[in-house]
Amino acid sequence: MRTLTKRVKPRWRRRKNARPEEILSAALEAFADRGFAATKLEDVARRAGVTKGTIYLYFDSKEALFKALIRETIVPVIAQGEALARTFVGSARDLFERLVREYWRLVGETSLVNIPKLMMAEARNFPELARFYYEEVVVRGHRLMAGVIERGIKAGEFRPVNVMVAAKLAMSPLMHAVIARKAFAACMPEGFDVASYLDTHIDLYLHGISAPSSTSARA
Amino acid sequence: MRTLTKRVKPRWRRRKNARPEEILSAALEAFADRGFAATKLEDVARRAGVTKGTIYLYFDSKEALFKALIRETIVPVIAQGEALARTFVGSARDLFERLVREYWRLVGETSLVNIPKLMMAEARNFPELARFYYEEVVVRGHRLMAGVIERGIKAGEFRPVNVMVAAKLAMSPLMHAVIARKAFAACMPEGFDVASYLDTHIDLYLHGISAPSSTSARA
Amino acid sequence: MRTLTKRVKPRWRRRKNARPEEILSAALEAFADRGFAATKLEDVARRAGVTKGTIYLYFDSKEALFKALIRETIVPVIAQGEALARTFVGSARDLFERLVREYWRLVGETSLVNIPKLMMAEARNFPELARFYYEEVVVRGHRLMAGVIERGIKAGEFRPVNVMVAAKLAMSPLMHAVIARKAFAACMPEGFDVASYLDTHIDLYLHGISAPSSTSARA
Amino acid sequence: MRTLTKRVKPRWRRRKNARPEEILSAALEAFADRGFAATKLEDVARRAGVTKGTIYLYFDSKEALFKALIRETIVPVIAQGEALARTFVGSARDLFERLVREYWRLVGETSLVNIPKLMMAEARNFPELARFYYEEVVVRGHRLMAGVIERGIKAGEFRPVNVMVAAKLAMSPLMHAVIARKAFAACMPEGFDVASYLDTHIDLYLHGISAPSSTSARA
DNA sequence: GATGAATGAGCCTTCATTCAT
DNA sequence: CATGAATGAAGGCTCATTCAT
Repeated sequence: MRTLTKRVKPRWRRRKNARPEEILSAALEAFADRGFAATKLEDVARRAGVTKGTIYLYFDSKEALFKALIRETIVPVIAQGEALARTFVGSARDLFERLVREYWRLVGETSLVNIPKLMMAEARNFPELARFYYEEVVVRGHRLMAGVIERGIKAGEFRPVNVMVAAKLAMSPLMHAVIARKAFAACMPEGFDVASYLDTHIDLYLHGISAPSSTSARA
Repeated sequence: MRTLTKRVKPRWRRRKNARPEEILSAALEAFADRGFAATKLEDVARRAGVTKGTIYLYFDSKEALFKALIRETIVPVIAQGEALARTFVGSARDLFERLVREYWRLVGETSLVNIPKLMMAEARNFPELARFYYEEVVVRGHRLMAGVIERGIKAGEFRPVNVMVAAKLAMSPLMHAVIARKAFAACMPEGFDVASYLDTHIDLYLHGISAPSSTSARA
Repeated sequence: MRTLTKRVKPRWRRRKNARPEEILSAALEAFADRGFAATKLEDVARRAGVTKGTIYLYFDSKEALFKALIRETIVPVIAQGEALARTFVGSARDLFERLVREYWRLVGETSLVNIPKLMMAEARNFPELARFYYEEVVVRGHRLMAGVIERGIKAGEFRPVNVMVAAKLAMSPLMHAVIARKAFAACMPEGFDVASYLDTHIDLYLHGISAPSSTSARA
Repeated sequence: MRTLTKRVKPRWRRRKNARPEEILSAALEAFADRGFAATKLEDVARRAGVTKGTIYLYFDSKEALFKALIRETIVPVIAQGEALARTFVGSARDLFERLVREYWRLVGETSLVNIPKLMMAEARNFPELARFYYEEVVVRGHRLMAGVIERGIKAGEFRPVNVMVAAKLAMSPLMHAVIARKAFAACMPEGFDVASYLDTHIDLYLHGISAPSSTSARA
């Protein structure tokens, strides 16, 4: 193949518009694998198919790259969840299930899965970024879930509980699974049975929060 | 020499005084704050009140220090939990509550709290250590909790559920709280309301898993 | 093509437009400000209103640009001084004054003022260039001034002195003023009183070199 | 020699007290040779007989090293000149000659000779340092010389002149010689005839400034 | 001819590790 | 035992240079 052209492997191809995304994506993988400090920009560059210098055309520093990564990749997911809750028609219990599964679909099964782990690990090294993430992701996520629970309580579906705490408890198994599954992937040859995990969480949680009179969760 | 003891090659050379423990303790703080790669041995040394060189009298390398830290500090906690479960007399529900609260007391409120976070963050960089931790801490912890749940099911207290998954779900809110609380401490001026969190988890979880006929959890 | 001209390999490729001159001019400013090594071609390009790549259309390298700069810009000044001396009619004393003032007008008050400073600073890094500059500028300049002094001695205007040394001493206050004024411009809010400096130099020097019988310099 | 010891070339020798001076001295040579930006710390280190890392035990950065170099090495010379002038007994003319020769002995013939050249070249890159140097070296130097001239005028030895300007003119041939001699050393196989240069400067200058009635300078 | 995205060698700087004291 | 001066490999970042457009 390529018999008519002598030229092979041009040193580079002009990709100005696509570059930042490619680099961010590579950075996400690399940082998630090794953490911020242990990641070499050389690694990021290689994964992105460019050289070290190119990264500096788009980001001021390793730190700036990290910050851009967090800021630009995760917020949209929250917004999507909020939109879903706003437009959802149905019981709180169904919305709860929907949100849980959606979170897994959008975060747990995409490369975004790495962001929470990364943020937890590096929060102390990037205080302002941690604050941003906490406000724009964590708190918004909890508020979103709290809204659902409140809806359920008002509708008589759910028992009265401390809604913010209950919201955290609804999310924390997801968060933790996301993190642990990545961290210990190599230690679980059997894999992580996501389906059972989600099903059981939804089942136990809805059973736990349902008002006594309410029909049993998951018919 | 050393004719009477079978122990050879201790993980670190013991001295009469407490140096190694002081260093491990300092290392735990430092690593937890910044992560493994971003922590300077100088920091560890300063926190321990010694100089960099001294660390090398007791540990072969930064990596060895990290490994010793994980290995030496966390396993005893699991053993303690196992002992508690073995000797506990009472309902599965009470044992569940007891274990949850004990975990928080022994891990969540001591400096051990940092180990899980640290291990999650560094698992990919220390595969053998991750395997050790996963087997000796994670799996044992899950098995411990699974035993409790099985006990409850057998006793008719709990609904029949996938016990290993249910065990993970019992622990994950604790794990996540431990990690997130540390990571975002600076972002939560109001603090983290541990009491509500634990109470609500226990309440929801026991409600969720209790067999229909069983009396409601927490009178 | 090019059959009628013997010249091959011009120092830089000429175009109809003024690009090369603009670049040289920008380079002079930039190099003078920060020195050769500390100057970025990006700076030169910006000052010249082009992009980095364009510079390479006219100059082979940063070094070639620097060399062209020195070679192209300073030699003409010397030639002008030599011409002046050749055609001057009048006393050696008047010619001396004329040359001093002319040097200041042509070098001290134009952007050429930067060349000597630059050359001094970079001589060790560009030995061949230094040799060229030394021969074509320094030595020629000294010879020019030495001729004037010799003329004065022969005419009985000046005392017999070591003419080459005296020539250096005639120039050195000018050279030094040119360099120091640039370097410490920001430190002299009062400015540098050129008029007094030149007047006093001429006065002292002519007083110093005049033959005893000669009428006092500067009536 | 050294037949009884197997050990050769210890990796290093503890020199804490001597190190900073050794490094400064090496830095002076290196910077003087190539300028600040073109000098590699590796060079400085090699000249000082240490490795790159060692420099950072004593200086925060390349820039800090440069600043320390200027600040710590040149000021004492000025102070020495001032002391000389204060205690000198004799004519202004003799003091002038003494100061000129002393300057050459202390600066022109030691490694300090490089400082003025270096400072001129880098002044624009280190504005605060340039200010410091200008105030503490240049201005103080001029004031010192101005005092001598004033003394001569008051004593009737010298003609009335603008003393500050005359002071600059007294120094500038020295400054320039110091700089040019270094820069063009390789271009002057014949060398630079310091003796003639100084003698002639003193002769011309004193002739130039002497009051008419005063006996001719340099019998 | 001009552009500017991309390259990659090179340098400053850091820090785990060593070892003379 | 403990120290801390010194090391040197490694990595972030810069910038002269190239070349597809």
